[in-house]
Amino acid sequence: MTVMGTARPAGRPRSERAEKAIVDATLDLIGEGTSVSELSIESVAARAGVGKTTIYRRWANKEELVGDALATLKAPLPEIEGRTVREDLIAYLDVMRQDSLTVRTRCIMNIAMSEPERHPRLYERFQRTAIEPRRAAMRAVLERGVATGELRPDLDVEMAIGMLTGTMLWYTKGAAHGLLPGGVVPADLAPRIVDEALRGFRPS
Amino acid sequence: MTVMGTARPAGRPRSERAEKAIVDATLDLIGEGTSVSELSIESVAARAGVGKTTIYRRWANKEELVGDALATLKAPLPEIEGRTVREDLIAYLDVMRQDSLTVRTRCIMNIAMSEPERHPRLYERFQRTAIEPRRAAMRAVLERGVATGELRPDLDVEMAIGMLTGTMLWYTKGAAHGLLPGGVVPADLAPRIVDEALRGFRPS
DNA sequence: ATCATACGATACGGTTGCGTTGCGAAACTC
DNA sequence: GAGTTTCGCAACGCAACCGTATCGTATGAT
Repeated sequence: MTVMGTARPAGRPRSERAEKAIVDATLDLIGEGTSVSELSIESVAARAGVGKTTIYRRWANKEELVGDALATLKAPLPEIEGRTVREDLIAYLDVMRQDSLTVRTRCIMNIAMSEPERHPRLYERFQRTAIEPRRAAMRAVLERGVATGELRPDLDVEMAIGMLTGTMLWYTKGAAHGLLPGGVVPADLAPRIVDEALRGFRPS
Repeated sequence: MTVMGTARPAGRPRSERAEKAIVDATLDLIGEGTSVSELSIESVAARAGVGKTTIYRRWANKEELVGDALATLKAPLPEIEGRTVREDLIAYLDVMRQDSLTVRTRCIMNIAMSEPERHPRLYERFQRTAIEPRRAAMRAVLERGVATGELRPDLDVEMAIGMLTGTMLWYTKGAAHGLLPGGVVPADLAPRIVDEALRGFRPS
């Protein structure tokens, strides 16, 4: 008899190795610039060294596979709790900058962000698991700054988030495609953005 | 004999009506959310009420067709030359906000901006004809402000552009997909962004 | 009238990917 | 060992779309 209360179903158990290979292959292909619509189950199977059957046994369609794959990238969300608001904001923005340096992260971001109308549930899910936590963390830092008097009491926190994040995104997006003078995101971009923004965020 | 120096080639001339119908159909389909990779010549032909031959006679491939189609949307770039820097910036940002309200413009922007790695020439072309002129206009306003003393002499103009534009894009992108509290871009967003940003741009 | 070209329509062979099925081997329970 | 399920693999019929070719017709110049 089985020790576990929930009896393991008879037969050969599903291979965790195969499952991981499938998810990895999916992320790899997306990371190489394949859009969701271009991504084919066959290419995933080939890349993963797996039969199509093994994929269809676990996921009903492409969208669910991609959804699960992207969900495994739960933002590590570095535990930042520095001293000043400035330092914390710089730390968060610099995570974005570093992320933008890896092609894989950039492509995945691109996919997850750029096709919301075509894959609304996918977009929503990624937003919830990856974006919103980071936004909340930044919001907490800003609200703490307002509470301590480091920032203006009437600061529009949501807009402040938008200014910081939007500016960094503008740069990373532009630099990735040769719009910036140097063609690369400057290493000191995070502190520059934060310092420029804080100039208006501080009490007058 | 022909009056014109450049003799018109013999035979039936190409139909301008067909050409316009093809370009319109292309823009319509893209505006409805079809990505460039998903867009098929056959669907364009069907939508335009035109034979595939008529398309292939003018464009060698999909990319050139899309390129020409997008190029017909040469940004009108409103002639703004208000009085204060604040008013001019608000006017420019509000153009962005209004653009984001139409589904068609939003989809086209999405396509043109989101697939640079897959269609680099397309992206570069759209960037040159549509984005860069607007950026230059905003840069001129900011530099004028620096010259008149309305803005800080040491203002990083490029970053200022990034902050203004990036913040607006952040909002329009977020609002389009239900991330914002109200789900819509506030009508007074442009002045709010500009006022928040100018707080740091002005001389201290 | 004649000639040249473009027109829309239709069909073609070729490619890609879909989602399904059948196969023999492997893995695990009882 | 018997029974069950998953494995990778190959093949299937189906659909979409590619780019080309071939129709008969339409539209112009000479």
